[in-house]
Amino acid sequence: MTKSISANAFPAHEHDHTVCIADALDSAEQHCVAHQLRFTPLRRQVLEIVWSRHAPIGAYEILDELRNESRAAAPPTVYRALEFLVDHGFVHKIESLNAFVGCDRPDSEHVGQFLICGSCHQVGELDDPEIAKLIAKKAKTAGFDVSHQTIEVRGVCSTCAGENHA
Amino acid sequence: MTKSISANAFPAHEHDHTVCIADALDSAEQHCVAHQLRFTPLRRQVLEIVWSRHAPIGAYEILDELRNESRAAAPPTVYRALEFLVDHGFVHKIESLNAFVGCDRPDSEHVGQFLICGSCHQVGELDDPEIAKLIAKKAKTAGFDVSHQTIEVRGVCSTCAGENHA
DNA sequence: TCATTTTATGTTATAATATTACATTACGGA
DNA sequence: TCCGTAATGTAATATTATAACATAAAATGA
Repeated sequence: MTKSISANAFPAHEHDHTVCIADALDSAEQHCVAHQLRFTPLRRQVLEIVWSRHAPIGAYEILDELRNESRAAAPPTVYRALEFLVDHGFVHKIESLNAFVGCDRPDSEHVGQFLICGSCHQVGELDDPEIAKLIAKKAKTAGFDVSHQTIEVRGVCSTCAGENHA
Repeated sequence: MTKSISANAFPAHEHDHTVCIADALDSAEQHCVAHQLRFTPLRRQVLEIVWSRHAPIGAYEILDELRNESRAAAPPTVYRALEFLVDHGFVHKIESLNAFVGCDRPDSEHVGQFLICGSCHQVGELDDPEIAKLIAKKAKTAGFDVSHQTIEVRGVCSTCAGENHA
């Protein structure tokens, strides 16, 4: 009951999150080795901070956390690390929140389709190819050639909905 | 060849935009009368500025424009007007750009599905119910109850694609 | 190995976006 | 006309992001 969060799209509130973090860091490291990317200590540290929860974290929260971990840092430090992490799919930016979440499948080409719970603030990824295809198809009908999709869905996750009924 | 932009999703580069503006203001006014909303001079003025083009405009650009039109204004003036306009569907916020575009169908309940051309920077609205339904359905399968969808698609519009080939 | 080039990070300053808090004005209903 | 509410004015500040330039660390190639 620890992993396979992606199969459920939304993270279970109760799970061994240390496993998520470890997996994400491992997966990023492997990807970097395979693609000759430099997974520097700073980048690893920022990725670990992003993965500290399944909810989006702001750049300045990351900055504070870096400083807590006694690394001298300024905004560009964080934004540059985030740029690298986003570019290579280790992290997604949630545009509607100006914040960042970890992604555990850097290899797969996918548009981020995010489910954002307004109650627990956790974020799950849908990554459904049917949705992406339908959007691309409809856009094409309008003569529009799609290069990137931003899909962010607000609502309430099943766990939170359950709690409200109780 | 002036109106029915919505039928095409994307605004034609050549069209009589004064008609778009007039229609949008009329439509907003009617909606406000029908719903007992106060379409104040400030709100009208901000809506008109937003509608000055089919591309998103930032809050501070609106602010500058207000000042050009010799109205004393500060950021809250703009953000409050925008809040009203967004709340009632006269304007949408493009989250990935932190900017605002006019919407010409305030009555219809719809999620904004935006096509953002990276070349001319114009924005069209798709508003396809199939897409919205598919997303809601897929989310529901993941136990997620959707309240709002943010869909912003980057790419190139047909006019700009045509120009690049020429 | 060492010089060269490129990439990453440090540092300072500032730009761009957005909100809080409180004062004042205008409007709508009793 | 008075009162309560909604809208706007105003000042200060919070939050998010980038520009510009200096330094350090790593990769490349003689």
